[in-house]
Amino acid sequence: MIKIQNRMLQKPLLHPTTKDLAKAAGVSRATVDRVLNRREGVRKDTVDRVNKAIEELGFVRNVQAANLAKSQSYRFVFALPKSGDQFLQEIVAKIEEAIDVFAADRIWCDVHHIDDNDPHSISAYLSSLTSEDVSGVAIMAQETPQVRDAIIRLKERNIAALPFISNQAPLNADWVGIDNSSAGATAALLIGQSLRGKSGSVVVISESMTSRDSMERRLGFDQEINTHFPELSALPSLETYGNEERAEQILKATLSANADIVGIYVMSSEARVPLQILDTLQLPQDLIKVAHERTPFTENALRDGKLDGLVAQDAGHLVRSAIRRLKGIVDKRRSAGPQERIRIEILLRTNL
Amino acid sequence: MIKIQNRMLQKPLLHPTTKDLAKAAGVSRATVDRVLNRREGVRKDTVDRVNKAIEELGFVRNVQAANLAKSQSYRFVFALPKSGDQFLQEIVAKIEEAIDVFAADRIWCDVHHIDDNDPHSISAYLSSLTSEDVSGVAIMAQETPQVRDAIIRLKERNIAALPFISNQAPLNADWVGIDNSSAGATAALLIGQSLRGKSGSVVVISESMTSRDSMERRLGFDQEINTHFPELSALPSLETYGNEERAEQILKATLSANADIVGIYVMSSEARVPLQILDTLQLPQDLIKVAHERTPFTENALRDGKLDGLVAQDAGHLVRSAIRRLKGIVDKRRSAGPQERIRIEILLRTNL
DNA sequence: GTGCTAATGAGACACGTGCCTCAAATCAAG
DNA sequence: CTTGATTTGAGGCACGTGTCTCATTAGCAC
Repeated sequence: MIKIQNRMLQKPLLHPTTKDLAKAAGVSRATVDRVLNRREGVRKDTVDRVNKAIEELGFVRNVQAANLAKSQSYRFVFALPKSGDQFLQEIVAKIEEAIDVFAADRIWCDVHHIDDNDPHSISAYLSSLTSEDVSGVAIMAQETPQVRDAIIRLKERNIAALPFISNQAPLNADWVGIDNSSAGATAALLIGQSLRGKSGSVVVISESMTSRDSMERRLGFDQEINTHFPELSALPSLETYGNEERAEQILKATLSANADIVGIYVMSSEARVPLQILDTLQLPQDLIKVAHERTPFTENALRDGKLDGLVAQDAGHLVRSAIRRLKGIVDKRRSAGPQERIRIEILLRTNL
Repeated sequence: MIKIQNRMLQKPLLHPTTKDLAKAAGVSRATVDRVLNRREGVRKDTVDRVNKAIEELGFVRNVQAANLAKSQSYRFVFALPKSGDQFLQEIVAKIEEAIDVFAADRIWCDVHHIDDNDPHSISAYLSSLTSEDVSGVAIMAQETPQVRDAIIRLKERNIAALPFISNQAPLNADWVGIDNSSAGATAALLIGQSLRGKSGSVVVISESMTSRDSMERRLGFDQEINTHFPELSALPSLETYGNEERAEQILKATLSANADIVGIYVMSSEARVPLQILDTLQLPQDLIKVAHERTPFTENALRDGKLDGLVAQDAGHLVRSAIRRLKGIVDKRRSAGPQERIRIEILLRTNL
């Protein structure tokens, strides 16, 4: 912590510069620069002397001046799927908001939509990027070998790559998104807690179970149900494949086949279609319904009591966090403070 | 949104400078400077010409260079209460984390503890600040006339002032913290939902009901209970005055006087003492307990099942948001994008 | 000592903006 | 037209750092 009292000391030097550093270490500014920017050809004890001076003076490099000198600026791209509904729209909207806010920091963002049905198209796009054009990419895409390779190659070309919302798990701890297993568990807890001992079965609706995100959510959901709510049983996942008719069909079938349904978990990020279908069906009033992500639709559903809880990740925070993280990677900040973890939000009627 | 295609246009000028602006507007750099910094003595049509050029070129002032030129740096103080328990400690810890992170942006933070029992001491402290020493203050203090006046005087002296966590309500819409009425309502909803129709009364424990924050929480809590959970009745607030013995006394008395207690709401930000006392008493197992704020203690209580839910505001976000907001005020950014609203977090066992 | 290499110093220029001074141009009123 | 005020231009210096070049020094082996 910087104390105001420091000003009273002998050599206060509120903001020491490289010049002060040079004087204190008894070297020239050129050498200070060599140490600061880890250039070759400096004897170890000289390096130590400079580092000691840095410590003692509490020198902090003026990044603004440094960026100015390097005329550094950042150009980031969000690579997002082409298809998608309201959640994706929220993300895009937040990116556009962020563009204005971050412009002051010389950060420029762009959105690029990739055909998520074609694994080749994304890797082709990523391969086309030059470090001249782009300093970093936030990638929202399902985990495939192609994408993994493309990400590795991006890094080789000195372009920051950051899995975004959709995790590329074992590849990198560095990503922005929530822990989907906990998210699933949270949905389960919400349902279980609201049912308070009532027994029955719970419907789980998903778009597809092939993605890592879906599997993790399902895993977390089941584990929580099995461990803490033995009176509930989770039915096999219904996969809609993004097809509205199919969704209606399988939902109707499941509901009529199971008379003891007490809860519904809409697991996919895009909840509008399943919820709209559910709305047309005749369901018991006290059914507990939980979905993911805050969108205009789910928000209204929550307000109207058509939904009991939402497990969400804040779109604005996701976007801003991704941008800051990308900047951190480019700046090679090691100790950029705590990783700004994206929290799993629980949204009820009262805390919208 | 900035499109990459712009590069292909006639005059791409990725990052136009004031020089480019001058050329485009057909004026000198001096005039551009006069317009940008709203100095006197420029004819209106000249101003318009420059502004038009700004629009057309998409000029964004390089704040880094500007700050460098002004050798601008920011010195913020967090004025926090002296007394306090784990929540306050969390805040202080997050401030210390933030100090490292924001140092790169020439932002220096300090913590100053004020005697919260003496309304004069805080106003005395605030009055002692000079715009030389300090560019902004985040103030966590109960709303009193003295504090209100001190804040107004701070602004007159060109020091940014920002109510922090504790709101100074009608004075200023600009503050950092949660909507306490919604926070209270959320606690009520959590309790009500988990009780699912069970009837009985709910104990409300507070440190003191004199602060605006407490009153708002209580109001929100009651409203939610009355509107949506008529089977529950909220008992009058128990005020501990931060006194452990008194707390134990009144808690025991209330618990023995009311046999139908089904829930407990610890309303104060510091939940440790009340919860520890509750732990020593013999309470029914299925009592629902909800408290505020995430601290090491409440976190463990949640994990151990000694607590069913937490209504919290993220300490790290509070701090970072306050710093960014203060910077925004100093920079006189009007359109700093959306106000980064502090969300009311619901924490359950699964989303810690 | 000589010669060679590695290490260091001295200095200059650039980055984009703020802020200053002084001169020149423009304008309005008489 | 002149006069005086208002508006604009030209230019320079500063901010702190990065990145060159070239000269100088220190250290080492022989």
